[in-house]
Amino acid sequence: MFHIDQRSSTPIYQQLIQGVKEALLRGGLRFGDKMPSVRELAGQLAINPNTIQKAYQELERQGVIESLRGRGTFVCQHIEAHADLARQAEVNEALRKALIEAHYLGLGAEQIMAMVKEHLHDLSIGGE
Amino acid sequence: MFHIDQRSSTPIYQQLIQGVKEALLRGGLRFGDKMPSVRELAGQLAINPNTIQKAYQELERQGVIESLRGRGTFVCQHIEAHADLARQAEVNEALRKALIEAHYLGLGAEQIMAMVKEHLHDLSIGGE
DNA sequence: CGCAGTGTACTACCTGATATAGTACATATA
DNA sequence: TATATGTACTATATCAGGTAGTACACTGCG
Repeated sequence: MFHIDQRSSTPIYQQLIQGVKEALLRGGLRFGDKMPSVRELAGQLAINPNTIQKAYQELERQGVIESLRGRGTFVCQHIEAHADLARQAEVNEALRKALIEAHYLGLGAEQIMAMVKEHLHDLSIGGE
Repeated sequence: MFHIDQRSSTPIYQQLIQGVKEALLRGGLRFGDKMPSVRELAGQLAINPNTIQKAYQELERQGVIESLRGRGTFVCQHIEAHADLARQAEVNEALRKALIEAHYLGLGAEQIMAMVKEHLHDLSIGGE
């Protein structure tokens, strides 16, 4: 269901978080869908259940999914944008860093804007 | 000279790399400038010299600065864009992640584009 | 030449995050 | 009750980041 690179330096639980978010944007997951259980996904991906749980907990903290003991884990019906100031600053900083790196790769403003547009389209991110 | 947050989870040497690149874009550092010596900067920032050296080595690997044994470390005269494919992929992925996070903060495409433009202007990144 | 300042290299060690392993408990559903 | 689920907890191993200390090589200058 998700692609995990064991050799990657980025933690598995973060790869999983990223994968869920991308799947949601791309349509592979829809609002209300039931997620695989912690143990099931752990079996599929050959990963320790604790690692799955960690990813699920973080996704729940961010309001993307919802866990119900005894029932399962589900994608939230309405993903509300929670205006977390600290998180906003983080994202802003990450964006800034990416743009600086893009510049040091020799890309100009126009090329960078084109890349951004392409990503937004690819992720089906439209107007508000 | 640079602002380091000891409590940040991002490694000190990466903060330093980021700081040098930003200083260069903003004009705080100019091509040919002499960087503080490893020991001097370590003293100023109350950081181990090895950490400074690690940052300098990475900056040299990226072609931003140049170290001359016995003389010092200098900002390169001409920062050449080296088309490192692996690095390109990294930057592309970092940009993608940042955009996904921005979307989950509730930002629409227009707002994101506005943020990008603001950053590019703030960093004086123009056309090629 | 001798000396100070510089970059560089290396080993050893500590800490925290990551991931795994195992166990146990709570709750919902059939 | 039985099963599947989420949840919690301890213990362990590994690795990256950072620190500490030492040593060596080179440059520039008196």
